[in-house]
Amino acid sequence: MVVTRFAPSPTGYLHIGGLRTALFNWLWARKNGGRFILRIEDTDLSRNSDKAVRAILEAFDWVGLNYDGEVEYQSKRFDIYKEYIQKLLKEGKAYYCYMSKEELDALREEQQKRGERPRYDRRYRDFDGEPPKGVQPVVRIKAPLEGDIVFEDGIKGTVTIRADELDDFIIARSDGTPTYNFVVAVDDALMGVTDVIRGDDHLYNTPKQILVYRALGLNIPRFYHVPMILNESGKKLSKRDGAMDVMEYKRMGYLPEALLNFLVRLGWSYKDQEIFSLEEMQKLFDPSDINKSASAYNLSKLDWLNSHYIKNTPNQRLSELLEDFGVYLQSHDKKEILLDALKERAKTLKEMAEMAKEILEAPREYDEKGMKKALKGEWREILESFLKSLESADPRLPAEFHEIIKSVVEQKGIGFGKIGQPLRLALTGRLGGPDLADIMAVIGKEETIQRVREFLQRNS
RNA sequence: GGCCCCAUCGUCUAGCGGUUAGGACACCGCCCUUUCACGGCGGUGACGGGGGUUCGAGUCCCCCUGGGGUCACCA
Repeated sequence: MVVTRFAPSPTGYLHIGGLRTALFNWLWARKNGGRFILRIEDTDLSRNSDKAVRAILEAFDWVGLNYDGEVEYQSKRFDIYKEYIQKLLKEGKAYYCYMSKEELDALREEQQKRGERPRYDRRYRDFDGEPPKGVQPVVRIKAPLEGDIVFEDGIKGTVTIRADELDDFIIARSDGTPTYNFVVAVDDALMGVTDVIRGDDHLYNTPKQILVYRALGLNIPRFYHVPMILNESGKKLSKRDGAMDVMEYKRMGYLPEALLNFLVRLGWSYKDQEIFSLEEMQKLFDPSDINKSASAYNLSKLDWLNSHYIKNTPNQRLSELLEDFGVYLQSHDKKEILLDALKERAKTLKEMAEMAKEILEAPREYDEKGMKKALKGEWREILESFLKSLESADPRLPAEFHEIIKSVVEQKGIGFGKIGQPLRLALTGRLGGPDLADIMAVIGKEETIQRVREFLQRNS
């Protein structure tokens, strides 16, 4: 049984790096028919926020990642941690340290001045005298004094850390609350986690956690340390890069399947394949195929994926999604024509909504450059004769509107562009956009006539 | 700074001693077309540098350079 977990600390929104890590864990668990646990790492009571937890859950919900069982909160498990800390204390594998924060800071400063690596000097490791009065001690674990900590990382390979790089790190603060490296190991073991896939900024926590596993006699999971995601200029991702919040992608009009597809290909690949459904990802993903080097994201690839998924999304779902962007098509009788025309050329839902509005709403102004380009020669006569033909017919379908344009073209002996360009300006105010016949079918005969008349009037 | 990790087109990547170094995004050109897109075809473009090992290195080793991570009573 494979058990994975995603264990964010609730200090802000879920960002795309976190989402990718979650996705990797989720895929691996699902692929193996295992369990995927969501655990909130909130042992530092002063930094938690419910809002952050809700933001994470909201993002999970949006992209469709589900987790097994209830969300685990470490803040609710302090009794368990306390028990294990007592156990280590009793067995002499951990000890109370009465050094105050101030003393520690002073020591560190001194060490740094001497050009040494700042570290705790283990002064209370074998202390058996009278503890100083009025000091609430922390609990430190006894790290080995010599030798190496070695573990096999599924991505990085064999990782060796010399014991003298490790401190007797703190496992319980002076207020009694346990610290990260301790609770992570305890929880991963107690929850039966078999595979830990996480950012490689945790690589150095791993030997510390291994010390905890060993001291407690718990099973050590397999580790996969995933390289970071860099911003578009190859630098570390920071809040300044914008669009860090996963939900921001929803607001920008990206489909969750596009985002997931984009993220899964950051650091992982399968042959030359670019498009992966969730099912394909599950079938093909293996964390040991993840790259060793960091990868920078580029939005244009996301755009491409998004437009691909938009093209392949049923119109019903598109029209539902478009409502978030202020376009309501559910009861529009020509919505199929409109959606079919738009989904071919939109990169995002937001863009699609804007294009829809351009068609659905009469233009308030006409593109100047377009006017210069298109309003040449006989354009007025052409539009007038188009109006005449249109008024005497009763077109409903795009093909029928097309016939009318065609009749004018033939009657006048002109090219399609001679009528198409001015007509475009009259209908939508600009030169780009879907097929004219589609546009006219969507807005209907009367609205078409009205817009052309308005156009002629305003440009007389 | 100490310790550690990483290094193929601008970007994401394939490559696991012998390849004209492949694909994708982006970019450019052509075709399609009433326009803008889509689509099709084609093109520009990479093994960071230096030493080895080998008959033969993008692939293995070392050094340099560059990037990153980490050194908390944060997670």
